[in-house]
Amino acid sequence: MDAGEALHRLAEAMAGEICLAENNPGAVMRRWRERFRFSQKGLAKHLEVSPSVISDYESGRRKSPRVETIRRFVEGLIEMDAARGGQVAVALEKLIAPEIASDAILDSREFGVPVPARLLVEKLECKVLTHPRLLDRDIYGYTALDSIKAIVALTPQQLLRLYGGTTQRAAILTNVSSGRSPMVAIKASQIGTSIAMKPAVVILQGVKELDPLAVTIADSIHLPLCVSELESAEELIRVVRQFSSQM
Amino acid sequence: MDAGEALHRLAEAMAGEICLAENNPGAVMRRWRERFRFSQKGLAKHLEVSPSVISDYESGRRKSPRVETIRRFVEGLIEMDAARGGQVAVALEKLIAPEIASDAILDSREFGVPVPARLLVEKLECKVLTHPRLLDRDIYGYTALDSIKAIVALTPQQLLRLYGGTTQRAAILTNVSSGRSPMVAIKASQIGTSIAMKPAVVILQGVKELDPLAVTIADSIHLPLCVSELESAEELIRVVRQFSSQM
DNA sequence: GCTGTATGTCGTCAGTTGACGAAATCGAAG
DNA sequence: CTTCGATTTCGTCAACTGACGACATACAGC
Repeated sequence: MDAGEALHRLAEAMAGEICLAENNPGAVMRRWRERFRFSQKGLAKHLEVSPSVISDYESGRRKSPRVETIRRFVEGLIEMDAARGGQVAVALEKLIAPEIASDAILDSREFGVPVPARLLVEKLECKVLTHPRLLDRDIYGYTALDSIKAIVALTPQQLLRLYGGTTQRAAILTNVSSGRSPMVAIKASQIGTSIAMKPAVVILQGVKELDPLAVTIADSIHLPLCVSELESAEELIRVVRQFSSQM
Repeated sequence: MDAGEALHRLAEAMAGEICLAENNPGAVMRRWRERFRFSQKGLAKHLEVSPSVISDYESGRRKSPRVETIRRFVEGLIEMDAARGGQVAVALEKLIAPEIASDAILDSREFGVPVPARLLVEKLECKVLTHPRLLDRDIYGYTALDSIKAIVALTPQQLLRLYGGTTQRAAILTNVSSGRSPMVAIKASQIGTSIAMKPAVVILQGVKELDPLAVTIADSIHLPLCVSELESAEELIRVVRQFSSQM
């Protein structure tokens, strides 16, 4: 499950590199095949095509393969590697950074100008639970996440990077149940860093029953915690987009 | 330049996701266009095609677009965004993790079984400069980097992750001039972490004039430092591959 | 209701890719 | 030098994409 996620990201990184290759996807395809140390023949057999097909791609006779082709090529390499123990993929996974599962990101934008956090908070019809005075600070953008998808799809490290990497921005979390786990993650991301890396404000949406611990944590790390009263995530996104367009 | 690097990685992440989409690249293309908040019409104008073309892709009439198409699509979005200030791309760059410039990776593999580091070191005809006794420890794989490409193409953070993230593995660095900067990077990656995250052994190749500081650092962090006497990076790769096949 | 604007649907045709297999080439091991 | 495997080159044809434009929907605001 988790291993599958990492492999999937490796596959995406490979495919992305092939697609964006200057004007020669074939050269990049070749590099990957050789890195996995398979012969054209071996790969061709696995893909159930003739070896000349692989050669035609790599030599550039087909200047612009279809994504279906790229996909089979990339997955073929990973499958064959897995069949012999996954020695190459496992080693590469460590080097290809995990991309954050992009479908957990609902919206994300820079304003371009500093905006008092209070404006956004009011626009989203929020109740402010902690540190209201800190809402006078400026923010420069926002990141809206589907917190369910984020929790399911992301590794703990990614979660930390996500929550901790958004200084001077608003973190907007939808589909929140109790608000506990996001606050724990943010708190955890502070450990070991001298400078506080945390969002300027956290806005929760869809809260059913707020966990008191979430409030306690927010209070202790001097983080304004707000709960939006907007009903749906969709509506929230609509409003925040409208807001950012006016900036 | 550096901003361009980040944008390029964002583009690769987008392209990779589109390519690997279950069986519907169009749906992912749409998600990205909407995330950038452009209309089909606006994007079509920028790409100098008719709007129906965009619709045909997104609706899936073209089940498997060519990489050329994906590339223009992705780069078009990023260009248009840049023209209005780059508000979306800048925000997304922070969330899409940097992929390590993959052409800096020469080779990387897991053995599958523990192997005493000494075996590898001997196979590569190395002089051992520090902590020879630690070569009795087992390693589980190796990562070979072109250190010039790595330094040029990678961000400091990536470098740290690369050197620091390879515990219980051998780090093989080719095209080394003095050996100083890699050792500095490894030393730096230790700061702030309680557990020592470092390669089990560092093997340098192509050293012209070894910097004494490199030896001092290796000595101080209890890291076996070796210099291979193999002439070329290519030969080294060949030997290490042969070695790993026998494991 | 009316009027845009944004998007979806579809027939069409030129141009490319997907794939094969046969023949040529290259390289390392005998 | 011979042999064997891996790779390259190339002609061919079916299948598909690239792109257009005309037309149909859908949905906002007046």
